[in-house]
Amino acid sequence: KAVTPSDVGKLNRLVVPKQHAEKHFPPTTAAATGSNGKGVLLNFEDGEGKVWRFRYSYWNSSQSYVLTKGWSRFVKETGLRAGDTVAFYRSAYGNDTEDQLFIDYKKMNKNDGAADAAVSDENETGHVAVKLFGVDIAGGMAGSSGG
Amino acid sequence: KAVTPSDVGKLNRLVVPKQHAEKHFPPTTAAATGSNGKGVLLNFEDGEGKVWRFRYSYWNSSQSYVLTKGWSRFVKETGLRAGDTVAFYRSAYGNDTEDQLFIDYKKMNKNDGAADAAVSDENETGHVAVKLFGVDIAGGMAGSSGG
DNA sequence: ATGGTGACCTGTGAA
DNA sequence: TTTCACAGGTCACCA
Repeated sequence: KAVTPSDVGKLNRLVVPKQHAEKHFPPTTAAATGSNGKGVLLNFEDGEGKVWRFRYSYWNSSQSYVLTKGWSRFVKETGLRAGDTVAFYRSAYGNDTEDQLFIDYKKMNKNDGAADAAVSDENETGHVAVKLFGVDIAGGMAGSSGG
Repeated sequence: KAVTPSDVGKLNRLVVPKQHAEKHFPPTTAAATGSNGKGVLLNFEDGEGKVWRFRYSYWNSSQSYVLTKGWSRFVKETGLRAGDTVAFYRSAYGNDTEDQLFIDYKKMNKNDGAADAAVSDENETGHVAVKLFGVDIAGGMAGSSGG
């Protein structure tokens, strides 16, 4: 997904496009999450092996799937800005709860004032190691072209 | 405590300074409250003999002790505003659960539009009758000078 | 639908 | 630098 200003702003949440959420993300129902409707905590590994934990839940009020807790930290530490892209992948070999999850991002803007992310001469990405899995579960959520 | 804008605003809660909460307030643990972590209901008597009941609990997420239910009513009826002070006292003659609790407040601002509180020529307070107990368990939480 | 309440979350400043 | 308190928020539930 190409992130919106709101996705990287003060709202501290990323809206996950509904169709992708319902196709590829773990369910957020009470039955699936174990009795409450508070969503689930998901661990995503980035290309550097760093694990990002986000709360993933459904907001009835806006009929939207969102990543909330943990997201603002991701934005800050990666220096993500509006127009940049994020993509999510999963290993897809077991059932949802056992799948390994991955996150990738690509910064479209140069001269970013990212917190501490390494900035290369090229457009910066969160690495594309996950592509080695050959899965494109989240296909369409973001461009998947590597560097 | 000198109350903050948030303490008297729409959040309907008072943050009890942690150090004082842990020293002088009843414990909020599951063992003490009887199995749930929903906090406890405490009755505080003011200088007029009026009893104010507040829910007192611990918020894990912010690592804070708070008074929630009942607090907004107290704010409304006393006309408490940011900068005013509230103080809590307890009789301290038995164990925590048997102690009698008191609340006192002092309004630092004149010309308040309090709901129905009597306004004197002096700074208004919630009376200082509790001082007759001679205890200052909450010493340091607020000035204890009477009017 | 709406407001009150409860639990959860985060940025920021200070220790 | 890291931790911590907390002021200022959010959303979900329930009556």
